[in-house]
Amino acid sequence: MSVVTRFAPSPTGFLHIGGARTALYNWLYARHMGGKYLVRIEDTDKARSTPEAVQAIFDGLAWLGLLGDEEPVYQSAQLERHADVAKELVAKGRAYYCYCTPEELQTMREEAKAAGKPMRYNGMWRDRDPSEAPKGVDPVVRLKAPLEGETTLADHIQGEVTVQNQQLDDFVLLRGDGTPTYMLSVVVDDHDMGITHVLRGDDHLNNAFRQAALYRAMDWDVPEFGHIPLIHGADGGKLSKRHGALGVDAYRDMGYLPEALNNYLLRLGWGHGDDEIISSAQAIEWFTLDAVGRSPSRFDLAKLENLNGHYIREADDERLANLVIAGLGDVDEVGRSRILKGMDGLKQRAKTMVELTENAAFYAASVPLNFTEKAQNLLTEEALSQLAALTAQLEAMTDWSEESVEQAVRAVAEKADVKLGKLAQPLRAALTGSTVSPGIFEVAAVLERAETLARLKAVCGTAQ
RNA sequence: GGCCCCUUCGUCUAGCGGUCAGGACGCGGCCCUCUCACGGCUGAAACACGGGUUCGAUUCCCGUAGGGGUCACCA
Repeated sequence: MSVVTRFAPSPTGFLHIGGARTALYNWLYARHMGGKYLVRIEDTDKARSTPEAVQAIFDGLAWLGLLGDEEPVYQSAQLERHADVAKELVAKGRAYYCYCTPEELQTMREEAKAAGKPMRYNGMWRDRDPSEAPKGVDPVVRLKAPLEGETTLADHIQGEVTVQNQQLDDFVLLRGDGTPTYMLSVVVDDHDMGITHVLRGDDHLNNAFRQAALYRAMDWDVPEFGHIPLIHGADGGKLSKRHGALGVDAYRDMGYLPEALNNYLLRLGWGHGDDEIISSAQAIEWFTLDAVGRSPSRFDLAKLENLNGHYIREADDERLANLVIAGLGDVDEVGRSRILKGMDGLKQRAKTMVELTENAAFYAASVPLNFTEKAQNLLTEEALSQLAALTAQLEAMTDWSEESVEQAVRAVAEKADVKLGKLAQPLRAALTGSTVSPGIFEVAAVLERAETLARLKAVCGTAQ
């Protein structure tokens, strides 16, 4: 039987970073096994799910390249089907109506807690005749869960996990208003969608046992499970806003490339020998569930950043230039072409797209430039007189290239008997407004003769 | 609290009875160098603790401690 996996987020406003990893693992596993990967939106909680939130999930998945292989399934569209399953179970005597009031349940819980016992529904309606039902109470449907024995699940990530059936109570399938609970919906949908492998966060590990009981009550095959340990914040606690960001959209805004985030997420909780930089194709070939770690991992922004720098360096210049130009806003034709031409030098020194965009801005600027304080400090009287000499030298040149500019600069430095750096730094300040930039001869070549001279004259002029 | 899961450098991890415990990020030093990066070399840095099993435990078993998850008519 061919593998079918699914990613089933509930729309809470954005694609959670942990959810993104779950989606990635589901996607990779399906690809590795030559199976299918589906997406289902768990939108049964109407209060919390909005069209915008659903769209945000799709945007995030699309950005990472993790949309499903088929049209997404909306859980809310299957409500009747879910309810029918519950009724079928009642008809078969495997589920029953429970007329307990919320108050009764509340005291039940309190008593259990006071007695130090597990807080479970006590099954008081399990075998009671419906004729005893009180009036005016809308009953819920509960599953007749096994009372004794134990359930063992061979989890693909956690290994064999066994739970005593006494721990599992008769959980609610259908609410008093006739709507299905999550527990019912997931099982029915996973079955109907033909899901063979349920890979999800290990916060669902306990649920898996309840769900297994439901599958059995319906005489359905229980799918394979794989529960992935959660991602924690840098301090080991629960991942929260304090650690930076929860939504993948925030990482996009901070200037991370999707391939970098995917690579980072892949390695967070999964390993393949000493490999760190792993392409998508390679990941598909290597990804197996038994290599997924069983302990929770911490999110480390520094490592993501390093990876991002790598992928920026690898990225296509035109793609990068377009992103930079979009980030800059108003850029004219000349600026655009300079940014594209200078991209190779630019991308060597940026860790995020935000940084790359900032560093590229000087190519799109025009005189007079804005100078950083350090750059301004470099433009001393002495430096300016040397720049003036350089300007004369450059003006006399007929051939303009990175090499010819370098020759000229070196010649001027030699003549003035100063080290190259002594002249190159002021030149950098004059051409870029900063003390940090790509190689300065490259910058001059990209800027071309007229703009280079204009920027040089602009600073020499201010000194006079 | 009950139940379940986890524990190798600060972080992500390799290891699957015998290794100088490896790699990556980050951090320090050196080199390269027109700045900053990149790159190269190099240094510091880990088997939570206590019992077993074994000729031998990071590795297998049991405890302890610590961390996490879960106990709804939420998903």
